[in-house]
Amino acid sequence: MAAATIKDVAREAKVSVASVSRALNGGSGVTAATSERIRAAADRLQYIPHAAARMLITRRTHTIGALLPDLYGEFFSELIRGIDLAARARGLHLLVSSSHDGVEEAAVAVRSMQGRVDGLLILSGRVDAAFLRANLPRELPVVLLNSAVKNPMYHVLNVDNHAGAVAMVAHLIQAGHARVAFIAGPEGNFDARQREQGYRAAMAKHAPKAPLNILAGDFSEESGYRAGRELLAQKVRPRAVFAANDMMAVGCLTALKEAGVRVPQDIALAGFDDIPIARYVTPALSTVRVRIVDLGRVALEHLAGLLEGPDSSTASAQTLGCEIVVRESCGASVT
Amino acid sequence: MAAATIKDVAREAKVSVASVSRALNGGSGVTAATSERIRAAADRLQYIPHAAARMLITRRTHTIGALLPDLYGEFFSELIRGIDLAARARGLHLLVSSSHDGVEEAAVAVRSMQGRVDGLLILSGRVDAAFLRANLPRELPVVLLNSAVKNPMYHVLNVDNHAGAVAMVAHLIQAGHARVAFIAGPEGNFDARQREQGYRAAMAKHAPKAPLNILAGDFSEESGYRAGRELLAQKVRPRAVFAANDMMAVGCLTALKEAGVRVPQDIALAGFDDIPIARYVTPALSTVRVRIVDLGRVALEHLAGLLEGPDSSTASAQTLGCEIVVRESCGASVT
DNA sequence: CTGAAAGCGCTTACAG
DNA sequence: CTGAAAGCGCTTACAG
Repeated sequence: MAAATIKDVAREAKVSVASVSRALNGGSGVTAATSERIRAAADRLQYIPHAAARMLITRRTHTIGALLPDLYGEFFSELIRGIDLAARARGLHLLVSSSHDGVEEAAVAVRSMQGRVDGLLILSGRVDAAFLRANLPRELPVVLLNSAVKNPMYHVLNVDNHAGAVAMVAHLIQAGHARVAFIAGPEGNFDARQREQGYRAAMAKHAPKAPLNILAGDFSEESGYRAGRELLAQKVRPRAVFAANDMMAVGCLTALKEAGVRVPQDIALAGFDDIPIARYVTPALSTVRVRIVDLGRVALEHLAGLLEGPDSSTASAQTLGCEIVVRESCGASVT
Repeated sequence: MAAATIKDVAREAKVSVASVSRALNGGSGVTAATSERIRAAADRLQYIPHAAARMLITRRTHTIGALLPDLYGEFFSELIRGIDLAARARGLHLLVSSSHDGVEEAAVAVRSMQGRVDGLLILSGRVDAAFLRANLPRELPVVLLNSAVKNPMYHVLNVDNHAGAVAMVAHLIQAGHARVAFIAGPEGNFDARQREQGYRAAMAKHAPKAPLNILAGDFSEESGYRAGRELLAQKVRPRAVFAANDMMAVGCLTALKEAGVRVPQDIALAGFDDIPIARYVTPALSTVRVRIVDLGRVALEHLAGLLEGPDSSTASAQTLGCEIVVRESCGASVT
């Protein structure tokens, strides 16, 4: 037997479909008795309102879409977890489209979500204001994560990479390692750029006389290894190395160990992200932790707010703090 | 201006809405010229068919739902990636609901997906045949992942934990370590049970005289550490330890190292899963790798097949192989 | 090939 | 409080 519709419930409860609708939504405008009868009938028939019909008439899907790039394992799952938990708490469904690298792919994905979602969460280095204008109706609420977009038209939620980097570099310097080298991330990467700026700012402030020492990297373990080799070849070796992410720090660590350089005695080392591996390498890696679950949660909550009241017409740019995690690799006391 | 509807396109192209519909879907039953005119009009108006209206009339959502428990980082992201890629390739959307632990939570999630999805992918230790019967219409195609459900009513796709465990234990024994101990996973866990059975089978076959040596564990690093301590206290120590997952192997490794036991010289060690950490501990951990992306991909493809042809009324039970990854911790030559 | 019309299952003014 | 009716945007027999 096919699924019960509102008509079946109406017949069963001997009322009109209008009353069924009213009783089952909110319940105002129906006597308690009628409402009770209707509910009973609905239960008996195992009635579940047809989602599509409801979307069509109410223009609400109760679904939010998440557009994500091809992401690193832990980051991805934590982010989704945060979004998912917050969405569930608000009765929203989550439509996911991940592993997008090209801009064209992202455009297709975004367009195909049209009409299926009430709002969009977008994390993508490729998505800028022009992209949004071209591919999305202006009315659709959007929250951008970790985005360089500065246009006040759009809501943005960023991780405070800058402050995290500043804090870590300051920590290294205060531990007595003035000559801090930095292993940079990929060219155009937004996070990478902010972390580098944090390094520069902290050096300027806390060790103005020490030379800047920036090595190229691309977030891969191998590029960290190469940077480590380069460091070893420098006439004056740094006292500490801060890598723009953990994987590069791990690669660098391998290079240092191979060369017999002791970490942290000879060179202190720190990364960024606090991936699970960080605590399992020897020595355990100091790093900057981003509460990714919170990033997802806050982003969803912001978006949900936009769905409720479109009044907040003026877009906001929020920032989420990060914290330093001190382990053995930077020579300070272990936590 | 509000989004264009099929009516707007019809007016613009000076045809009926029926023709617009035909031209835009498949295009049969319209002359090439008309079709062209309609397409042009649709483009001009940036027409995107309303998803909900289409779902309502076609009874197809082109969306599949994924119900997942609270999962370990890497596993979760790889699984979603596999599902997502395969879904996109087939033009299907992906509705995700994760982080469910309780059975009641899962029931709510599954019911709320009703009418929003054409089929369901379910990974959950808690979901059995009774659950499905109670919470899902019989017509809804479902594929169960890593499930103990044996009911021929349901389609199941499992990782071949048994074969993986057998292969690893056989490898350890053939490397000369007849006395292999096993650190078990949580009581009711399906994967854990199969891995244990694999250990038992391989021991019976390849080292029938060696004693079985099974220690309790719960998949946590700490339980692996405890098991390691227990092993060290045994009068006759094993020559090799096979942990039911990598995290326990890592915990066990810590215990062995603390006690000055050399791995692999004194005791060889192996895990299961090939989590990223496995290759970063010292010595690098031998393990059994599951191609999780494939698990997701195959599951989605199976489900998609069910959506096309409901003819395959007889449910299938597929199995996905895994492979041994030999690293330093088991004393064989390094790969 | 093309169009008028019915209908998918719901919600919501509008009367009573 | 309750019901009859219109309408959300689409697809699909049914005629022509």
